[in-house]
Amino acid sequence: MSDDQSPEPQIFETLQPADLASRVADQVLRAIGDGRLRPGEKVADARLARELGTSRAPVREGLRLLESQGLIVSHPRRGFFVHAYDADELKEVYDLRECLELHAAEAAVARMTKADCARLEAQVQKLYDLADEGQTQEQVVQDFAFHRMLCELGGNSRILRLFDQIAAELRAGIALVGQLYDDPEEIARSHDPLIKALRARDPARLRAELHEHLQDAQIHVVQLFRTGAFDLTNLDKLSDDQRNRLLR
Amino acid sequence: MSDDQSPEPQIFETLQPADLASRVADQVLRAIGDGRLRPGEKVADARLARELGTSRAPVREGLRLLESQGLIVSHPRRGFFVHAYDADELKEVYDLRECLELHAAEAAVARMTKADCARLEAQVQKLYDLADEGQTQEQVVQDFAFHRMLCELGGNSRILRLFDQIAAELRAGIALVGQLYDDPEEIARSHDPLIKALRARDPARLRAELHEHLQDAQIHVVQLFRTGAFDLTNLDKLSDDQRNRLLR
DNA sequence: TTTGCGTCGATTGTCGACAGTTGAATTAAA
DNA sequence: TTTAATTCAACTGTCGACAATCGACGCAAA
Repeated sequence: MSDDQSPEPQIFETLQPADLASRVADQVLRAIGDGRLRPGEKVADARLARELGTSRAPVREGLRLLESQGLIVSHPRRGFFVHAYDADELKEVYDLRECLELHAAEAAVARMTKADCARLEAQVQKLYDLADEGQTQEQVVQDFAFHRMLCELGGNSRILRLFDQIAAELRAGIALVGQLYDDPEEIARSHDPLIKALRARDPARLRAELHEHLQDAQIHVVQLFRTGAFDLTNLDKLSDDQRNRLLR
Repeated sequence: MSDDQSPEPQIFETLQPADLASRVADQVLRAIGDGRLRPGEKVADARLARELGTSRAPVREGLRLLESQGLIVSHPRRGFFVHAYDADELKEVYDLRECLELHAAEAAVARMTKADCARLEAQVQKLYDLADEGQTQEQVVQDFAFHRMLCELGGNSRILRLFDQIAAELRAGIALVGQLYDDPEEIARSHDPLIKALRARDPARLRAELHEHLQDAQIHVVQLFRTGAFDLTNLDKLSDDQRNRLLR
């Protein structure tokens, strides 16, 4: 029994023999994330296969991967579609996100090192800098990154994965309206109470502050959504060429 | 604009034009749930297709559906496998479950009606009855059902769906060792504090009690797992009747 | 006995094909 | 002008096929 020796250090990373299916999923994810594919839009596997230069089988498998994540919906005999939220659903997703993030953050307080805390502070500083520079689009990205760090420090990889999934879903809508936030500096500032609670290593306080922080975001976004900024489902309100770009 | 009248009552359920892929996913899910497919076991799509009498395409699509839920793992060029937990991962899943359930339960306290509360109490009574009758297997099922009711009353369908997914994952291991619990009545009894907190409609108290309740379960299960009761990959180590009870 | 190298059957990833549907355009009827 | 049939191209779900790959086996060399 000489096989539980030292866990020999890895020299090379295991290289990823990525199959087409997951690469397709990746592409579609990206397309949804940056708005090339809009909520509710049809994703014809045949067409996608043509564009990607593959056969339909791996495309369909890739879409199935996204389907059980909720990003893609399939109506049998009708095809695949980018999932389109209504306001209630959006609220549920935000609620879920909050649930996960509060839990992770609480754990993070207990686990993080001084260095971790400093990284979080630096990230918030970045939000201020981007606000100064007027880079609102990038600020949204870095805002997400801050919250992702929190989840990561929580130490539950499963929760982190879910957060990433949700982030991808929300990005589909949010990134598009990055410029709709009126006051980027206010965004940055709203992270200060979180930092304070983190510094104090006070889980209950962090929980409370984060709850408020996320609640604000949810209300803001859901409200925007309700005003129709997001509502891509009733296309009649759009101009013709807008509609045409949306549907195929 | 006469089209937002009363939301005409549905008479027939929309019948499901189930495609093969999702039916395959269903079958595999069930097979994992009741132990016909064991953690770590290979799921060859060709073989599965042969058994189900279909071609490989829908089988592979179905497996992809389960893959992003974490139930199935695919190693490119090597095939699909039923995901096998190690103890750490199991702990993460339990942690996630707790996170979701605490959140849902808190919301449930605020939303539930008297009747809902009564249903929950009845469900716990069922646990007592099953303990008396020695129906430990069924007790595990009804135990899950109780916790699912909580999640359902929370009102977030997204969270409920996640709970169901996790339940399916855990059932793969847990249901099998139902009879390994030493004291079924103790199981039933452990739900009493929850009922009390629910009756009192005290979210904080419910949260605390539920936390403890789930923590106990987690510790119990993870411990069992560590002793090897779950490690179905090396069944050889178990006695014959243990094995038989496990694999039905 | 261990280590390394072909061989070979089984399995995987991907492809192209085909029948059955769908939804949009088109035509005919009211 | 509205409503109902008809037509048709495009797409979907599923299938069988094929080359590439894997891993188990056996055999030879150390």
